[in-house]
Amino acid sequence: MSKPAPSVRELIREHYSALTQSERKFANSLLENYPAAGLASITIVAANADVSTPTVARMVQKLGFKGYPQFHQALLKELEAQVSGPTKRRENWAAEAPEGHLLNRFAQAVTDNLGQTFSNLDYEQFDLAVQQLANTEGRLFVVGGRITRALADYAFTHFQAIRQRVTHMTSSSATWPHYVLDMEAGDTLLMFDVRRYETNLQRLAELAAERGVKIILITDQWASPITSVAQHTFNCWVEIPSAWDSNISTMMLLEAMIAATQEEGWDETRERYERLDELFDMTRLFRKFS
Amino acid sequence: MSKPAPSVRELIREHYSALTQSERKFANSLLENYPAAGLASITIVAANADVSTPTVARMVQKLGFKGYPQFHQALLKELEAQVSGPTKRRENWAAEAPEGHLLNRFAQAVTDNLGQTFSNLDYEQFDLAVQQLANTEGRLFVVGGRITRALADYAFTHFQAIRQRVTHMTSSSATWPHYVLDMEAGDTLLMFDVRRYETNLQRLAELAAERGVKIILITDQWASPITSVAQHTFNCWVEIPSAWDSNISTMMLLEAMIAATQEEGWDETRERYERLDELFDMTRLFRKFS
DNA sequence: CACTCCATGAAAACATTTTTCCAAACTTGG
DNA sequence: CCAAGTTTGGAAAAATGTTTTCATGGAGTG
Repeated sequence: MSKPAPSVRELIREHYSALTQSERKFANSLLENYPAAGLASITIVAANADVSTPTVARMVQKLGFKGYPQFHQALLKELEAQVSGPTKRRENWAAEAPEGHLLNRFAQAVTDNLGQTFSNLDYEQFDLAVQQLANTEGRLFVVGGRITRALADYAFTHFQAIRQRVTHMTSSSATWPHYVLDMEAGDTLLMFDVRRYETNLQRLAELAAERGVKIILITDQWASPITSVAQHTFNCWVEIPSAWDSNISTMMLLEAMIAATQEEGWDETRERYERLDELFDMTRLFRKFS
Repeated sequence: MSKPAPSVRELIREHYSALTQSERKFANSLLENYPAAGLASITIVAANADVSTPTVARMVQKLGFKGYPQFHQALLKELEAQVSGPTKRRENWAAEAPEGHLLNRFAQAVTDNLGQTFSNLDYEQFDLAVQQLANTEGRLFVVGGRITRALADYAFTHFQAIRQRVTHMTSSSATWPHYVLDMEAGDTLLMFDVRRYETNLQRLAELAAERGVKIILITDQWASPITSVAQHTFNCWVEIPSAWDSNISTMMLLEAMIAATQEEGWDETRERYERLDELFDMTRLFRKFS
């Protein structure tokens, strides 16, 4: 062979945009359980993905196979090569990137960080913090530092969809005193502070704490000094082989909190989501006619 | 099941003495290339082992299967279980949270997404995209949608530290035409577009593409329509049990790109980092601490 | 040497899978 | 709101796979 014969995975990726909805349904089902989900008969495989047999048949032809048997055979060859190949049992992840490629090193570091973060997470504190975030009696303020501003922004966008009375404190610290002036006991302040810790944020935290605001702090494994005035502190592991720190575990914790908060007050939230959707649809309509 | 269902390997070992010569021939062929050599049709499998189909049929019955299809299915189940093995490593995580706690469900979904994203990543395209991002001959524009704005912001913050001539196009699409006016062939546009895909972004992409700008698109598994005009497209798996989509895998891909870009031009970057550090120290806005 | 036993595969009978065709359901653009 | 174009799955037709039957021939035995 002159060409190294692309894997079925690659073929799917390559043709994904040309696939129809049902075909993608099958493609996803296959990728989720690869390659086992493609090694049974077309009937079974189709039933597992909850699509019809013709759909699968059409799709494998789009991928360039003459028919399902050829597709089946290609998967089998891959499996064979994988098992008997020089690399005995490669990790499922990043299987295609060469050994030592940055992607592999990066993936390793990230998985470690996520694992560390999770196993150091106190789920009771998590639940308490979520209750606090879901409590709409007080207002919710969100703020981040130089790097974590983006996370604060992300948090704001989502919390705004979930609940009312959310404020994103811009990272320009000059305006913070105005916000503090508004804060009352019972309000919540969600803060992000990773190294290098910012004195501004600490001052802000102290002022807010004095006013009886409950502070939820998301920081790194070395813990920002804000810990001392925060109600709930969560540490995220952030080290990667790089000059800067990774915020993936931070992001994960944040998303988990958003998901939990949403679940906490689902009835209220659902209504907000539906209204929001309608509004977006309306703006789309405007655009259509312009 | 009360019985742990013995593997086909075990069954062969157990019944080996009862097998005839030709049957052993097939058994050995299977064990040599396990389980792939047993996952094709009985005809092919028999031909590969250089025995007749009835031999194989008789043998699988001796092993206790009703027929070849049942044998095939058993092998498939084993394969499936084997593959989902490594994912189970997550069980070490969040061991303290109760079964079914949101944290556990969330962790599962996130790990799946990261795994999917990684294994569908084309590392050659990744390397090419990184080269493009590290190329300071042209300018680098960054833009995101309603939700991904935060990611674009994060990207901007980091790329600004790494290289010169980086622009964050604010999410207010009214100002985009001004940016497009400035774009030239050789410039790079890093776009984030996850569902629901935004028509504004698509228009922007089309305009930029017309001007010869290279577009790097980070999207979800269903692929934004921008794909068609983008130089490099990367798909991130984003589904979580929730009303919204997770952007952790998106963030991971982004960070990986940042890390790789930084490595690409490290000499230049290091100097920038040092100068940046000095500047922060001078403003005393940030307290130095490791 | 003749007889029996039984492993073996060719081929027929049977079962299932795969493909093709078509009509219904859905989308999209005017 | 309609019409043209897609997408989708049901069902029949074609192809393939699986099982059974049975004839052959080799190994062991009296």
